[in-house]
Amino acid sequence: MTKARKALLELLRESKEPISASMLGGDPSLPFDQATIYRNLHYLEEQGFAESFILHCTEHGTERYYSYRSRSEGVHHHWFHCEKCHAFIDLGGCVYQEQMKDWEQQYGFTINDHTFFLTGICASCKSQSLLE
Amino acid sequence: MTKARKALLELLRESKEPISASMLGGDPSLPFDQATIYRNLHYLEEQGFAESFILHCTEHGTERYYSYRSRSEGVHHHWFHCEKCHAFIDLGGCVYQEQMKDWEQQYGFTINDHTFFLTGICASCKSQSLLE
DNA sequence: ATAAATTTGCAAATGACTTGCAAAAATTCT
DNA sequence: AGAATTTTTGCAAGTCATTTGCAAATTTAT
Repeated sequence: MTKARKALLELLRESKEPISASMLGGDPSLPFDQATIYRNLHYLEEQGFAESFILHCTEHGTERYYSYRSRSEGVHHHWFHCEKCHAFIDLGGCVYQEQMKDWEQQYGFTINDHTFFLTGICASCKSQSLLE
Repeated sequence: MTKARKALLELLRESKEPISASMLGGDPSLPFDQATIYRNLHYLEEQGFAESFILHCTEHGTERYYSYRSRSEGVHHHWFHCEKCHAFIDLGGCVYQEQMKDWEQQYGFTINDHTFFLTGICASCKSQSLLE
């Protein structure tokens, strides 16, 4: 494991919410070239240490967001993303495993991955906007 | 409604699966500039005639895929995408409305949109690869 | 430690999508 | 219908996240 990878993994593990490459690149504890960041995010995901999804929001544009994933307990989480304050709210571990199995049976395909997330306005931004 | 919009809407309505801007732009029945295609896809989605999601696949890269949506019956569909042959398989209308309501109650946020899709290898590509 | 393999930084390249602007088409007004 | 006004289009250049070639630097294997 190289310095860059350790540092990246550490940041992902600490983070309470998914982070994009640009946010990671801006972090002082990651003084690496963007190419290195991107390459290592791929590496970590490939190795099962991280997972990601692409999200578009009006303000931040389209970016891939990464989060830490323990290689042993492999339950990934789903998220709500607030378009106003950009916070992510953890909706808990994925509960669609059963449904996936059913679909695989029904259609005969093999699912490699699935993407699920919500976007909208979070509770605190809603109350905030009432005060304006 | 301009020619471009009518033609676009027609193609979307005919299509059995979500289509990307580049695929639409390549269609002979849409002899319009790519800027026009993009602008009108935005327009149609804004008006509720279309809906979209961003999907990344190894071979085709990251693109937004659009599909027709009737403005009256507003139930959108979810899809499985085959990474091998690029076909989309319709999983039927969204059945998560209840779950969404629950989450809105539980977390206090307002959901504007949600994204859900599966990726993997379809049945026919699986059997195909057995013959190689 | 020394050689072999992998990773990094830099800079340029990609590719999807966007934008400014003047001409062309659609809509509104009379 | 015909002129005036608004909207849309094509073209070309621009963005922006992400990728890639290559030589130097760091790891890993021996």
